[in-house]
Amino acid sequence: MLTLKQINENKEDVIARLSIKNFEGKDLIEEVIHLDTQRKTIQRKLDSLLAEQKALSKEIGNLFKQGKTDEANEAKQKVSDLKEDSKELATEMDNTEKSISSILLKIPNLPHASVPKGKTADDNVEVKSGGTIPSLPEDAKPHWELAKNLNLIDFELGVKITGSGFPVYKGKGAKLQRALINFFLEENIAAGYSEMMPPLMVNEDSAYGTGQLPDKDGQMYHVQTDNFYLIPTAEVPLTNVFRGVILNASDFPVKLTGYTPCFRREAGSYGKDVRGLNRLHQFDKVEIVQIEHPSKSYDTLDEMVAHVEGILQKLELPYRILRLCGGDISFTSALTYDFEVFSTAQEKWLEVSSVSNFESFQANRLMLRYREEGEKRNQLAHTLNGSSLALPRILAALIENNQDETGIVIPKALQPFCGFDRI
RNA sequence: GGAGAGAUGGCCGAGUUGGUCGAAGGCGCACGCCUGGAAAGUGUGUAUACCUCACAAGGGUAUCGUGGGUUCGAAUCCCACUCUCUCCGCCA
Repeated sequence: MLTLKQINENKEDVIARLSIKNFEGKDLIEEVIHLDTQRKTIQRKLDSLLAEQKALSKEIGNLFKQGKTDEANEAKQKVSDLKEDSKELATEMDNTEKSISSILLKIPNLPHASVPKGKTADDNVEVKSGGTIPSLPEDAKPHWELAKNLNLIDFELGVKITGSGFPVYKGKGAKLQRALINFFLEENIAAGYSEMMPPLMVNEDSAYGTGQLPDKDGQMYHVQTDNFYLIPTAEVPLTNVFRGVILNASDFPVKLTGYTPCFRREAGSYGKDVRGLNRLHQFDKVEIVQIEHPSKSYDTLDEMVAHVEGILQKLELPYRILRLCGGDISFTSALTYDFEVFSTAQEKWLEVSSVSNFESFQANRLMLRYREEGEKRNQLAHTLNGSSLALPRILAALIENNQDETGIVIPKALQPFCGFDRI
């Protein structure tokens, strides 16, 4: 969430930038500033009342020791009276603070200056593309047919075991999954990321920490008996590693990668968007996360984009990179680049990665700070993350684009990881 | 799941007949002295948030797992919850 300092010091700018995200924030901003002023007034009063009580209470101890019982009892009464007042103020303070934070939770992150205006995905700006879209034979098939014919994925079996959106990978299909996971992890490790295997369920604090709650409640699977959430992305556990942590400026950049399955309820999705591997309730993804110094986070974002692009090039897939417009960018992000690969048989672009800079938005909720050498005051760090990469749509594009008369050709970079060069 | 013990500052650890305890002591860390240099020794400092304020100094408030209660006053007493450890049970 935004800090009160950000809001107080740049009110007009905050409102203007929120409007890029199509968020009408004027009223909320005004209100939160007002409440904050109120809070300060209350705290001043409350603190001085408490200070008086504290001093008197100490005095009472002394008086009793000296045997001045009458004076002590007199002071007791006085403190009791003061306490009445401070109790009221404390309640007021509490309510005001609650109102403030409930408003702050509703305000999205400020978009970066380079975020284009726009309402929908059509307004996203293509910043780069690469690879070659292959020309496929007349009878080219979409991935769900290929996967079935070649016995790589059994969607019906997944329905039987669990439900739609939970595919079963079989034989070479399963091995291809493992190969992709290893390939991605090795690429990330080679780029300086440390691997971590985090829990697949997180507690409520963690879900709040990265902003999934309260914004995306209902999109996550919730294990109610234990109040755990199944992770929708490894971003949640990996970033929460740093919840409440104070780093040294010299610790930057912190680079983590991790493979996890991801679980999403995807309520409301239907039709061709969910066909085959296009949208699943459980899918595999390798994630990259960085914690960075505020002055370097945009360079780091560029570096992460270049890194993901390099992987797509090794996979020889046709891709494009989009800068998301205000209407399509997420609640928590300041700037996001989406990667899409072209699925030739479906003739459409599929999102396979989303790389974002959250600036201090997540860090504020996480209380993730750093200490500058020689400075006393702690600052909020910047957090970034990206998929590197999400498996299902990569797999979809891979088998569609590389199909020939008798099967599927495996790209060179992947062959050492799967141990075969075609299916 | 059953029985018991415990949760204190970066770490270890005192404090639980309630009072001057944000908290002894040690370690670690930072800076200084000492030294040719280092070690040892020695001195000083070393939590977080908010308020006041210039995001200075100084001052104030809160925080000893979390939330509530008793009391003039709680790390210390009471209640609930969470977590950790030990033993038993179960188990990949």
